[in-house]
Amino acid sequence: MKQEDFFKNLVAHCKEYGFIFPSSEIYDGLSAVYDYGQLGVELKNNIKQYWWKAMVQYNENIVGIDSAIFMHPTIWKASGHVDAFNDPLIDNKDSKKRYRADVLIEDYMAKIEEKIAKEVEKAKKRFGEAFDEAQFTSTNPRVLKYKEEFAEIDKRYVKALEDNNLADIKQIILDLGIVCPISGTRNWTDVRQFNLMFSTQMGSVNEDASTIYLRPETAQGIFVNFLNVQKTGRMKIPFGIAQIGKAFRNEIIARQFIFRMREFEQMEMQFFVRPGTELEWFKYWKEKRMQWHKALGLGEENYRFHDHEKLAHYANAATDIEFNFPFGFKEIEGIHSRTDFDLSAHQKYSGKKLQYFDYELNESYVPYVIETSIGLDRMFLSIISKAYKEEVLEDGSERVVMSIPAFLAPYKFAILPLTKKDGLPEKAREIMDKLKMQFMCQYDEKDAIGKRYRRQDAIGTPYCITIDYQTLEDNTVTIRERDSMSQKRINCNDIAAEANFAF
RNA sequence: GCGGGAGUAGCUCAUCCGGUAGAGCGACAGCCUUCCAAGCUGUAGGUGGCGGGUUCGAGUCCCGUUUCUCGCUCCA
Repeated sequence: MKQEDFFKNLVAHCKEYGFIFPSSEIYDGLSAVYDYGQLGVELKNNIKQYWWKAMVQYNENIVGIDSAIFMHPTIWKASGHVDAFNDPLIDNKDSKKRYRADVLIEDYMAKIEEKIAKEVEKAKKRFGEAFDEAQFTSTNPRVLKYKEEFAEIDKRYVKALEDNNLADIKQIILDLGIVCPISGTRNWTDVRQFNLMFSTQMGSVNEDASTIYLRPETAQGIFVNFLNVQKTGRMKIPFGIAQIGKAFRNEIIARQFIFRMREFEQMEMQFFVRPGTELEWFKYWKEKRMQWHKALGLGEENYRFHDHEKLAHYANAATDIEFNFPFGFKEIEGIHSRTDFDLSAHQKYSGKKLQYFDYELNESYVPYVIETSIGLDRMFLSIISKAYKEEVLEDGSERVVMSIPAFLAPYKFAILPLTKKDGLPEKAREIMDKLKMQFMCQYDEKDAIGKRYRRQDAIGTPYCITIDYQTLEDNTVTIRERDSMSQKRINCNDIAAEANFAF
């Protein structure tokens, strides 16, 4: 099957069986937003729990928090999100190419500077030893003209940026006669603003309301609580703070199902270390996180590292763990050495000291940070895309099976009375009532037994428990395993032990 | 944002040159059935994405709009 068809089938399957629905579907949908259905939410919760246990429960020096999505607006100034991600964009209608309007203007200004430099170069040759650059650039009429032009553009451009005057930015491009390098035309669209962050109002009275942002990453909620957690939890460096939560980004193009959504969920851990040791810890977490992924059993060949050449404004080392999605290897988790960028920035903007007193060194410092940040939705997608299989069985019949790792599966057991009479349903209910206190179970008595097995295969239930007439006599049931379809007879009381989920 | 494709039942899709919309699967109720789908009976479910135009008559032709999707641009 072609990858494209496979992916299409997977998406259709997710909708049909209640894993993922397009948002607001009865109103024609909402671009790049999805809802998790009754099965999706179970799988998602199980993934969260799996991660939380690996990070928080199994590491004595890591604790978790749940910070609010709303935060003080200055936080996003400090983090660099306000300034770094609001680019004015413009399209050339002929070449269909998109540019950053500010870059176009800055390139043009750079050209003027080049011209000045060339004049100086020429003059240098002409005057030789006697050349006085300062005098030349302040008197030569051609240079003066360039300088004047430069200053004029600069003044107007800076003002336009400050006022966020998109119309004037376009006008500058038109006035300067800037052409598209590809088409060579001046056929430009209006300048539009790209904003990474969603903004909203806080304050019920309009006039008093102030703009606040929906967080574009959960990390900042950890950083601003660094001291709270450190002091109240008596945490000693190195230690980590973990968090699972929603984040929001206004993607220019959001696509590929739940891979890139405008509203998504992150599982992040910020690990605070002594300055100078950050690259050791970076290496530690890089390996540790990769092991975690590989332990899931989706196939080790489906993971690889992708080290960053170009680093973000806050990092001094960064790598991605990439997963082999149906549309190729893409980032599923990022591990970043964020230096002391965030804590220092918050220290500066808040005026509060965000430092740690290290008794071993007998000194205070701003800790360095290693971040592990995994996309929960991407994790979800990686699991279902490897779990989804369309199989042809030996007898030529077909089945769709979701080989979700048993401990993550939405339902652990399906309870199936072989027929729905002669007391079998009653016995089945009895077993169901016991198991459901501990496991998510589904009861089904409709249709032939084979059909019910297939239904459970399609939603990834690892074990089917079938109650027959023998059950009434000796309290044994048939347990049927999803992937192998093998069956065996066991005592009712051994069901949980037999399934033996690798939690 | 630009360009291509598409929106008909819960799902997958038909409906030929314009004549009051159909199948398979699925769902539900019942029958039959002692362990791997497609046995029988019945039922529910559609203002054909939305708006307008042409026509005696539009799911079908035309225009607009919206949503999805693929490619390009962008991606901390």
